[in-house]
Amino acid sequence: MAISIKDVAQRAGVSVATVSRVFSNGPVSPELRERVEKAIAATGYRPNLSARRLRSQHSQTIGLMVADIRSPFFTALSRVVEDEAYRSGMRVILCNTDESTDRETMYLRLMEEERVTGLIWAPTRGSLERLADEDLPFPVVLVDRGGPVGRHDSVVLDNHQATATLVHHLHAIGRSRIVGLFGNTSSTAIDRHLGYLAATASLGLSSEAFFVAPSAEAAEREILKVFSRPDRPDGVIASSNLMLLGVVKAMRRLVLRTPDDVAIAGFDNETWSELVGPGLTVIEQPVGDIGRMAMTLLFDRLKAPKAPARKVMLSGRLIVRGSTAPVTGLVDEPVD
Amino acid sequence: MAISIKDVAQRAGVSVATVSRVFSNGPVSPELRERVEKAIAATGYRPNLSARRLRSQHSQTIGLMVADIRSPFFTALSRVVEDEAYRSGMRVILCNTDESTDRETMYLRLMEEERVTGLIWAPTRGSLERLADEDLPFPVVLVDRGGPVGRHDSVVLDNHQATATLVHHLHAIGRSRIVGLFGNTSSTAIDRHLGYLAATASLGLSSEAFFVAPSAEAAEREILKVFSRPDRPDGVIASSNLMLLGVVKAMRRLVLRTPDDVAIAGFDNETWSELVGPGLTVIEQPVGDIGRMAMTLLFDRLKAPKAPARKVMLSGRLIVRGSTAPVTGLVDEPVD
DNA sequence: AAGCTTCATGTAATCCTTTTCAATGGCTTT
DNA sequence: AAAGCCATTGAAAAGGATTACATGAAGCTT
Repeated sequence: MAISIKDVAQRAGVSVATVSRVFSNGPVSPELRERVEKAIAATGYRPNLSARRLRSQHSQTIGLMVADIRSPFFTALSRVVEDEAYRSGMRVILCNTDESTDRETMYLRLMEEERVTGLIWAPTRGSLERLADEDLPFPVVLVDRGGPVGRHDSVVLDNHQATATLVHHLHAIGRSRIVGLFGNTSSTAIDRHLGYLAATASLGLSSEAFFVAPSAEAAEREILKVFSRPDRPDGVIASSNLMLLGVVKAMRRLVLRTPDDVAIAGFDNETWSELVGPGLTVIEQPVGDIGRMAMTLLFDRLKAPKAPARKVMLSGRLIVRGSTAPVTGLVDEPVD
Repeated sequence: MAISIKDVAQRAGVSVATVSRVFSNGPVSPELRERVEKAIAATGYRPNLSARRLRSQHSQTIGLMVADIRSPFFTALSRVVEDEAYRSGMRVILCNTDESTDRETMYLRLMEEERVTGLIWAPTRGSLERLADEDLPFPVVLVDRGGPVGRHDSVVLDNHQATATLVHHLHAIGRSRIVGLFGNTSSTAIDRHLGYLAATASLGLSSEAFFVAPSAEAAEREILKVFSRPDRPDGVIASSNLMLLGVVKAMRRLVLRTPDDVAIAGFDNETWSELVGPGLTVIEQPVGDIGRMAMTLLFDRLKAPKAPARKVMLSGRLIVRGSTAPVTGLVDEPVD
């Protein structure tokens, strides 16, 4: 049997209430406080968090539900969320949904059973639709994938704007046949597609969009197919980091040069982005800000459960590198 | 007030014990079981995990403590561990220690308070030493960083062997001045250093090792310094993924060609490893196997707490790419 | 000096389950 | 038909903390 608060109380010659108050910085005389602290040190007592949570009805736990922690954006996000959470004395439960609504449903049930204080969630498109009507027994902040401002708070990149920026950039370096490659599971992809359409239209460019599973392999396969046609594009925009890698692989397979034959650009800046090929042009997402803002929205929501839902959009930053350098006959060095 | 097991019992016209038995597949007549299940569905009841844990004394929780989830090896590891855990009805608490022993100590205390079933841990060197004497109130499986087989189970790469493989490979393509770059916080780096020393010695090669913080920036700085000397190495082995990236960056800065001027190789295979420069030669760690083995060791330990500690070593796989292609005057295509 | 407030402390109820133990009722056995 | 057994079921204890409420002492006011 482990040491409980009773043992500490007995040893210090006080009631359990006093021991509890020492932990919660309640009113305790310096003398008793010291006796209790000695007893804690002597016994090696550690409070039982399950008991504490049960009685206090505060789980001090937040859920984080993403498609796959291995996706760089989510990796970075989880790190920020955990830092912020631990800083305010909360724990994080991480769930990988693999873009499956079934798993999302299962994990939502788990979140309920854990009585989480709140949930930070990048939902699939399917769940996002259902969320519009349904209420959950805990506050939710959507990240990365927001949809229209509904009943839940959300914080997302300005995807429309960001994608338009990429299109304009490719246009500025002289590309006119720019295709877009988008994921088929997230609302993010939809927003980026719309931005792509708007920008190509406003520039009077042709547009052609492809939707595939959000993986390097699927992207590579699709691009190989697209580029096997006679009328080759001269620019590609990929809607995620992994898909961008797929595009690069396809270019290698096709022995096409970047940026001379095809300029390519995408999303998310990573340590290795400047080292792949001639350096990859990307929109950098402010992951740190996104994560912190999500936590802020969540805490605000806890304070004011009835306040209207907020949708926060953050802007991305274009980082131009060799993969979209103007063609000069010479492969440029990467640019920061 | 949320719905509790009492409400369900009342609605189904049974005792709370019966409801509990329905959840734990205890002996309940089909008739009552159905009534209870109807009541559960009607009320939307979800068991309270804190209460369950408190009473049953099983937290069904395992801790995972790593330096930084953003480090690719740990990202992959965490994904495997979580999958395995959820599969057997457990949940995971993830902690980032940032290589700080203070944070490790803090999180260890948290693990105690959570009454974790077990801990999977990549400890810093400092903690590893302390672990040799100290016991913890829950079983621990060390991953990635094991030290000598002590009182705790561990599963690690055969780092000695793996590094020797890299040295022999560089030697085979004609390199003789091979320097090693190692992290200064983990035992892994020590093992790799020893493998490096043994291999260079057995081949009659000179050896020179550098120890830096395990980051791309520190690695880049150190390499710039090393290569500013007159007698330039012709091969570099980096002890981690991030450090390998630092080496690549340094090469770019120095305008040295890979592999013509300097051959480079390192650890961990990632999606982008084949796309950086001419493709990076690496030792691929069997992350999946490592994670699953860690879980197996943990579950075995729970069944047999007194059994002697086990140290499992898994072998890495050499993946040769352009960064160590034999010099032919031509930059090779990446090879799988 | 009586009465009131304030503060530290203890007692006991409470949070929600699981689990032990006793009771019930239907069968089988002799 | 009495005894014994098995399978279900319910009542109540237990798990370890927090917290509402009661208590008592000390300090202050008038």
